[in-house]
Amino acid sequence: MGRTPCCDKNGLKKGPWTPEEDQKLINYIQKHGHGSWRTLPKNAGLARCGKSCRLRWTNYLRPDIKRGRFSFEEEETIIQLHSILGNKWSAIAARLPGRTDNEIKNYWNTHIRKRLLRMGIDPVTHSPRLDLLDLSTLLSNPNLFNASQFIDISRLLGVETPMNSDLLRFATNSLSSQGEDAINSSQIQDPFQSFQTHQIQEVPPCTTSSAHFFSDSNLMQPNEQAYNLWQANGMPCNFSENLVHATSGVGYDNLEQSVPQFLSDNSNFHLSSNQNYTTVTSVLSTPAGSSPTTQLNSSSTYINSSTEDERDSYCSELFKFQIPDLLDVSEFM
DNA sequence: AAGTGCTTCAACCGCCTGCGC
DNA sequence: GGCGCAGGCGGTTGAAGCACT
Repeated sequence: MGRTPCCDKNGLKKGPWTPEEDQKLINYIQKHGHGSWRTLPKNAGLARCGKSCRLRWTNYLRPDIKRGRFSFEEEETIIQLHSILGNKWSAIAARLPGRTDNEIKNYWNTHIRKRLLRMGIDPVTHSPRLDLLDLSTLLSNPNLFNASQFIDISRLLGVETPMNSDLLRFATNSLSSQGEDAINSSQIQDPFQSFQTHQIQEVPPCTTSSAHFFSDSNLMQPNEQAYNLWQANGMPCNFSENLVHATSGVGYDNLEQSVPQFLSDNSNFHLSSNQNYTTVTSVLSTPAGSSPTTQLNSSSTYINSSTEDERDSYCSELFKFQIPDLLDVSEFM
């Protein structure tokens, strides 16, 4: 049996607050503090329930509330925090001085969410959803396709990460454009520049999803410290647990066979919650001098590299992107 | 000018959690 | 441990304003 609403009593007013009611509430709290919200309305001479008073105060009348349009930095922060925290609006609001959870929630639902959808980014998972992508947006803004691929890199690596700050900048710049012209690339640092020389073939959407990254263990080195920090914070980072150590002595054919074998043998293989997108992804070593790597099992992202150096360079870049700008998430855990 | 549809956001609702008894 | 209360949270609603025809 549900509890009786606190304001479910005759004579208690609902609906929009009048300036007189606001003034009564402000005067009372400035004089006495809010104390018990349940007893406050009576003491303040208001025909409202305590909940309504608390909401009005915390969301509107509080003196430290910031009004007006959200800044670029605030939008960036909201997107980044949302990618970690989801719809924990109060936790997000705690990182944005002067903004209330209600305001952030409204702003997300009315602005950011819609624009992410137009960009083909799932606002829940922060991963690309090509089925959501508005074609006209894509055509007027070709960089967005690269953006989708870039976000996918994190997904493909099997990590539910916040987006890289460059991407966030890219995304929020797009958001700020209000759907007008294509992004002016001269104003935005292109986070995909390092990928431009490599070929990445997009994988058609599929019904199941998972993502993993295989490479030489030494490619872990550049970000080991960051990786350890992520592990310490309890963030998902599954790729290392399932890493295939493909040494340079392993031949192309052997590698090709080892991946499906590994996948079928490993019951702990990561399955992300991301529906309708890429399945298994692998980036495998190619011994020096061998043919270009088009090494992967079915429904994978194909990455070609003609030399070992090129492949290692590419993989190193992937790992750089795998660890996003670190954010202290421990306080939310 | 009137009608219609869309967007925004303040406010409400119901559920959950923590705490005291 | 069970109960009731208060506060807090996230989802949802609906009135007001705006844009378009």
